[in-house]
Amino acid sequence: MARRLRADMIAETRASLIAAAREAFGTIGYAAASMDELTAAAGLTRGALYHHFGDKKGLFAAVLDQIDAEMTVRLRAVSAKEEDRWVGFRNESAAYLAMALEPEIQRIVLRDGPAVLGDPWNWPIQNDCIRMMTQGLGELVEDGVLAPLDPEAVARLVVGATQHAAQWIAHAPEPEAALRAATAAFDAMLDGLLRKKP
Amino acid sequence: MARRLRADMIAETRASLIAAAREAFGTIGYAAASMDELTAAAGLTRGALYHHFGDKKGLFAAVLDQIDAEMTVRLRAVSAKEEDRWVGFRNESAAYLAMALEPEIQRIVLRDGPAVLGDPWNWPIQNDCIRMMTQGLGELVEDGVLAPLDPEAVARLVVGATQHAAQWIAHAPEPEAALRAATAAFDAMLDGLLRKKP
DNA sequence: CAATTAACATACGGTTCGTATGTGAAAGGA
DNA sequence: TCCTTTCACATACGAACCGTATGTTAATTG
Repeated sequence: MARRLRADMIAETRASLIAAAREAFGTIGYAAASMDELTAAAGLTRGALYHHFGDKKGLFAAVLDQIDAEMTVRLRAVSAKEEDRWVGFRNESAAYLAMALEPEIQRIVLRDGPAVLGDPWNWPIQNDCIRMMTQGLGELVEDGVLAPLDPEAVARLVVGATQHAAQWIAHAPEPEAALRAATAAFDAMLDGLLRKKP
Repeated sequence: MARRLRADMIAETRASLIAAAREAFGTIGYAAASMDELTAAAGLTRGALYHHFGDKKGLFAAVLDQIDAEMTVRLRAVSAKEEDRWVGFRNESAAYLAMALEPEIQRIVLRDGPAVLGDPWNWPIQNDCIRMMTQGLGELVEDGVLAPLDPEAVARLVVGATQHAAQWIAHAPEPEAALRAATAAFDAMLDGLLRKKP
């Protein structure tokens, strides 16, 4: 019992720090976030931070890990709901685009992430999403729905196009119009992947 | 005469600072680059830096501006060489991919740029390339080669896919195989943009 | 030739990060 | 129950870096 309490306290402090960091990183950004203010907002000091996460980048990685896990869950829910794999893939891409429009994800995952943690293209994190998409694409290729292309290459291109388009949309003078235009163009590009062109 | 000499000296110091900064930013990155070491490497002090560029971000912006201008020139050379607009666009995209594979461009333009300067999607810089591509795509739509899509949306998607794929390729275990796979998938996606599917 | 401007150097303060050390409470055995 | 050990976290300290404020020297202008 007491053992559980001890472990719970630790988990709670970790969660508090991650929550405070997520708030700060998601709003003012990584560079402008002060560790003193961060920890004070969580009712702690920098000692707890360096004990649990090693350094500022370690805390950032923990935040990014949490966000990525949430994204994976959300994407999985979208693709699991659909029977047709091709439709499921399209829904998944649309969901990815919608998530990439969220300010917190833009700032932490898309903008600061690569600069702070280095090449995100070999993190275990961030690859959850891509691995899932790659797997789905591989099945579509095997089923003959898609042309015989490398699934991971397609996934990378789709994710890149989606991320970039999302940031354009978010900062466009008329976001709704930009979203419609991007979606139309995106659908056209996806059609190019099909084995039999409609 | 003396007036020319004076102006030349100023231009030379600016160029020295930009060159030293470009070297540092392109290798160790923006965050790890010390202004003291930067300016010392150029045979100057931080005083010159803050006089000419205001702050660290100002210097970074100057470096990025220089790189972007070079990229624009290189892209223009590629697209001007080709008569057929659709082929020209494909060559342009391939050239963009090739440039995005260069370490200096990856680090400064793709990785640190957005984190330091904020949303690059409204810089005058970086939009030189996109505006050029948008213009070419608009002509292709008018000519009926492409489906009636928003040219800028297509450009954003293409650039995003290219940038992301380039970073994947650069860090893949077998870059050459990844490049082939990405190129094949990219070509397929571009085919989806055509009015009459082949 | 004198006065002014401006390009750069020097000096300083404030902030922030990471580490090294200290402390108090929980965990586990006798 | 009590003592010892461990560890989660706080406190204290040093170093680096950025930006500004001030000084200096050389070129420009009337």
